[in-house]
Amino acid sequence: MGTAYDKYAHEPFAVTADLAVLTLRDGALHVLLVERGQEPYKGHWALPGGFVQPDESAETAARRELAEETGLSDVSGLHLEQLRTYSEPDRDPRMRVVTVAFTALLPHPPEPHGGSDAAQARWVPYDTAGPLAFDHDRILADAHDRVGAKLEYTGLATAFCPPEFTLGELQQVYETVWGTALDRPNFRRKVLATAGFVEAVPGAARLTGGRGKPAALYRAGTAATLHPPLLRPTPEGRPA
Amino acid sequence: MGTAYDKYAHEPFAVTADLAVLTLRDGALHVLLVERGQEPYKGHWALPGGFVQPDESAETAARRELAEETGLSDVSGLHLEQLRTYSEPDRDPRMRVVTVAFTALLPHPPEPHGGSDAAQARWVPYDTAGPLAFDHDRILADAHDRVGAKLEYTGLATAFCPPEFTLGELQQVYETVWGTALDRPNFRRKVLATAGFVEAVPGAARLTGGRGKPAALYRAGTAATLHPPLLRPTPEGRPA
DNA sequence: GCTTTAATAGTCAGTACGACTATAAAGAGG
DNA sequence: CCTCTTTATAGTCGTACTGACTATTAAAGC
Repeated sequence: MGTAYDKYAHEPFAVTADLAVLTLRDGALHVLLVERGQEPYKGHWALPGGFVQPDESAETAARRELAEETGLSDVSGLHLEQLRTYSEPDRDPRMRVVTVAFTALLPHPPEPHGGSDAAQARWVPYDTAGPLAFDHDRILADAHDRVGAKLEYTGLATAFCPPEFTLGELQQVYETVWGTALDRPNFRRKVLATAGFVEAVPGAARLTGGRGKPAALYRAGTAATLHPPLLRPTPEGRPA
Repeated sequence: MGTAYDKYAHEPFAVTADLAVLTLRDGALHVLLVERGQEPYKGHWALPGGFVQPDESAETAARRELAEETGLSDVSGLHLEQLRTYSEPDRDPRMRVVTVAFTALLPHPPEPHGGSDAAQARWVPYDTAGPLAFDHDRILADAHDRVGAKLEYTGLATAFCPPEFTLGELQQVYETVWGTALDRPNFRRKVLATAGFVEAVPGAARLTGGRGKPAALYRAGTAATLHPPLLRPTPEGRPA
């Protein structure tokens, strides 16, 4: 709104909130998809989402959708972040729909459930997720890019982990999202050297159950950004 | 759009594109503001922007607005980037308006101009820019945060510079946006050590005119991200 | 010419990093 | 119960990067 704000008439738009809900299952990145029950794209898979209601912000609508689609009772602690808005005039064949896309990160994926509607919802490995309805392939790819980038300079990786986790689990998050293997001792050293990234759980609590030496437990730290950042190994045309 | 997409009726929204147009003038960060000519917030300053038209994406509308508001004939090479979308139900007292906010960076600020409408447009120092109409204070602050953060790990700073620039000018960008002084030899060393950030202009071209030793000229490089990044000195609770 | 100003070169010690090697503590299988 | 396998954790070493400096160069302004 500015000068032109008052100049042109405005056309009504429909506004939706779409979600790229990501999680780790069996060491692979998965995304929550729903099967569309109606035209257009009937029978195709799509990102969950829905219309923003008159009394809601897009964020509120996204959190409501997240609760509905995952079937989780408490969705308040989950990481939900606005990704970007997609507004190409022809992105929905029916009418003018602008969608505000969000990225949500889940620690434990709830089992596939019926969903709140007739359409079924399902966890799908990220690599086999396309092609999706509308421009959802692009939204999903953007979400993946964003998450991968934010792992470098924020503590976002802990959003994929339960409240208490081992450094091995944290490393798995990086390896899975980036698709690269990391050296374990070096990863450990960098994480512990970064102030505010993780903090040790006071009692000498240790997670056992698996094989090998039990690992120490950590909690997410309070730092918003990582200093120094945890850069991925040679992302693009990096020298050496 | 997903399951709930077809479940609820949708309410019509108005969609606008608002712009935080930033530039450097006299070593200070400035933002382009317009004075509102009508209610609500008549007489208040606001970010330029306007309704997205039926055949436009938000990006297209933003670029159109940018051309209109700055009066620049060629706005195609300028940096324009989606910031985020603001959709609180009560953010506009008249009706339900969702705005897609953009950040634009200008090298040479064009002089204040009449603007395309009755309202006047003006460059205002960032520090004295508030309070603005609607939620524009928040949008502007978010834009500043985003630009400051992106200076660290992208070559965005060159968007504030003319096609050919000196390292001194580039350093000014960092110092102005971050509000901190940087050591000149160290800045120079880091910039030149970062592959793809800047490239020297072939001919031993040098910019003179000011005082002191003439500086070598550089052009923006091709790297999308900076490796290693150019971190700001002690941004928050950084150890040491 | 001498001073001022800004660009550029170089130094040095502390830190971070990648690539390894080594040790410790658990479970699995005989 | 002993050994192998698995995973966590500790430590080493040489290179690269960083921040804090000092030094030199080349122009403009008295």
